[in-house]
Amino acid sequence: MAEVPRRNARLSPADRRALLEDAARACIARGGIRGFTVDKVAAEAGVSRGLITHHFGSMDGLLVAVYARMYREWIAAIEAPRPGLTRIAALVEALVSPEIFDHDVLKIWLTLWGEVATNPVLREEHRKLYGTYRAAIVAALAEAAAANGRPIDAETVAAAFICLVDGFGVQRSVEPALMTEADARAACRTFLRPHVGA
Amino acid sequence: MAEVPRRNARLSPADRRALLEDAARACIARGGIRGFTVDKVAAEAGVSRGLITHHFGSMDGLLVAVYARMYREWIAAIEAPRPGLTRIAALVEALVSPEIFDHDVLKIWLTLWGEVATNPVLREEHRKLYGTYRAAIVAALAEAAAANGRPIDAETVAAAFICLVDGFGVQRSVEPALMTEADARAACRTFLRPHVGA
DNA sequence: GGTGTTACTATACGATAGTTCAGCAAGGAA
DNA sequence: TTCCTTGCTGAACTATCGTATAGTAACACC
Repeated sequence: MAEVPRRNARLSPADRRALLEDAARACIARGGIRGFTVDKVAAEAGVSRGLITHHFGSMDGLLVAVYARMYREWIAAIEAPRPGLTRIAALVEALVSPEIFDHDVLKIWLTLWGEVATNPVLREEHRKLYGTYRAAIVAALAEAAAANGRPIDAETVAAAFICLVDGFGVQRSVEPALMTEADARAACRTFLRPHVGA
Repeated sequence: MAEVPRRNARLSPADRRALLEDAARACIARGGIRGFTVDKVAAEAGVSRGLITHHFGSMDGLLVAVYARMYREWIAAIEAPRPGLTRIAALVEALVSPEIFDHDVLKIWLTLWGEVATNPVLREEHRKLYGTYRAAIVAALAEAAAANGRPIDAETVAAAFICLVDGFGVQRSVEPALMTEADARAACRTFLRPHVGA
């Protein structure tokens, strides 16, 4: 009954990288940045410790990859067209969708932002991606305001709106029951109404 | 020229604890939660490693003490009366004051919230303190609305307002230049006007 | 001025961190 | 089948983690 340590099948680099990124996300969701260690991630992924360095060069490399992929998924979600909804309404729905407004996703997001404030490599990656995110929101706001004939400073409104949405994430990361999807949706609409009309 | 390792003078437990808490804050501001280690904090405070355990029992104990003190300072700041300002105006000024709207303070805050989402000991402490913070904001909002004869759901408005303010902190932690004191003040006022009047 | 309390130092300890690297083996190419 | 590339393993390595604890010395008290 000797347990034969069945070796992992060989995967393409892209597949293995995605698998390791998923494992890293699970570890961060479970234990924050202190849960992001070589041992934990390798165990979660079911691979040997050396494989992380092999694919990402270092743990920092993996962290950057996780951050970049999450951000890209985020932007894809808020830019996805939703039939029957205006662009601004679609934006709000995306932000409270199960894909984004998920407890684990937001915990990871909070953890990574904490690292961005400290880790120069991650901050550089952040700078590149944040502009895209912000631009998408500015565009949606400008379009909605124009449709309702309201002149607004879309940049300024977007900055405040992003803060509001970030705050949802912080609250929900810590105490999910106090910030439900319905709460967030209502708060978004109440915030936006004076600026871009009903 | 033998360097005599001059021993530290004895301090009262209260003084020494405060000194260690300050050192911990400096370390967290510099390196996030990964900067919060026995060696770094002891070196920053200029004391031996053992002293942390002696005064706080464990590193977790020190972290909770840091969190609790920051929260209490925070609440004291927003509850401090400011002559010539209404209570709600004083609240906004407190939130953008150098005492609270400081880059390092907000970096520490962001880091600690990330830990609260993960660390049960810290979360318990958070639960006790967050209620006080929220209540102070609800009271200020209700007072302002009543003064202007506007019926509002102060709880709901406070929840959204807290999110907005949290978002300022997140943004400023990561990119201080994109969220100045003036930006935050203006965003607060724009947010509050529809609810509690000019 | 002796005595007791305790703030404080310093070292030891086992656990765990991230990285390196020699070697194994899977699977496509010839 | 044989060879070769390379995905992958696993142990070794040094550094650093948090905690425990024995020993030292400063200060209050009688």
